Amino acid sequence: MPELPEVETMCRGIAGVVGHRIVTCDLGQASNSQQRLQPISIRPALPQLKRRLADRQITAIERFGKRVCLRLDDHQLLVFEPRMTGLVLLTDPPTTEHVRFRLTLTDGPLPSVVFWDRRGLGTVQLLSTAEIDSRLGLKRLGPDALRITPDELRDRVSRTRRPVKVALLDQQLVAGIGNLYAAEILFVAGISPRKSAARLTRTQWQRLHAAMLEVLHEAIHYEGSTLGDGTYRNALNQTGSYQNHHRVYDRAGDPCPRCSGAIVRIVQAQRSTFFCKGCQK
DNA sequence: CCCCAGTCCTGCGGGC
DNA sequence: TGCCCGCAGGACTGGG
Repeated sequence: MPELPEVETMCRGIAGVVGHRIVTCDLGQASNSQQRLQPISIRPALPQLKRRLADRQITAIERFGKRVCLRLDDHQLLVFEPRMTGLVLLTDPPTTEHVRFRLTLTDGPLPSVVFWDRRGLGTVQLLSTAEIDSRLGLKRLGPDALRITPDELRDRVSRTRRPVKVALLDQQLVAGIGNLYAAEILFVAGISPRKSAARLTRTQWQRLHAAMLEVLHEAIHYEGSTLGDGTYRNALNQTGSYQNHHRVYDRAGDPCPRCSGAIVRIVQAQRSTFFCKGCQK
């Protein structure tokens, strides 16, 4: 499930498309054929999308939380939101039937950008400058987890009395953290995922901020986590390797790397949480 | 305002 | 061997 480190890796992987011009775009085979796969959410509809993308030049790649964004020369923003199983690729996708959207570029070494999504929960959106603020502005999406200051993190996340692990998943408070990295960050910070976000001490906020940067940068270094289902890949369809460095995520029953006690799994807000009762208070 | 439960979707694995 | 069901969870919606 692409979170900040995986999406950052995708963005870096497609940096080479900057300067290229868009020729056209198309839906994947599955979306317009007799296959049983449901089409994913793409806005606006294809005819308008083609008109607004034709001949536009890509000027930058930007990441907004867990979204991969292509900035265009007229300041529109093409937004890929991978959600659970989406990938942004410059190469042949894992399977042809799950290609959802293809952006054809001017000729060169990188002829197209492919959005592939097995489960189809992902979205593709072209936003006008007016829409960018309402869809990706601070009311929708909090400060990025790599840019937020320690004070900002405390001010925003301590607003809620929900468990701190659940609060870290709220993209309006801080953007980019998902279920996997919330668990890893709280383990490194030594904070129980069940503790109310409103009840963390000043020292704990400092540890949480430091752990957040440490874990996210470390995961970016290893190009993200490719879990057991093997779905996540970078722009060249290569796996990440941070899963080999996970301390608690999906390790229920394994010994804690710090105290050797058993890692436990609980459910919070209908999602799995993994932690060490001995090391996280 | 705050928070929870339900919804979307496909592929996989457990149980029988 | 095959079928059914539950589960995975990011973002959003509806309602208490």
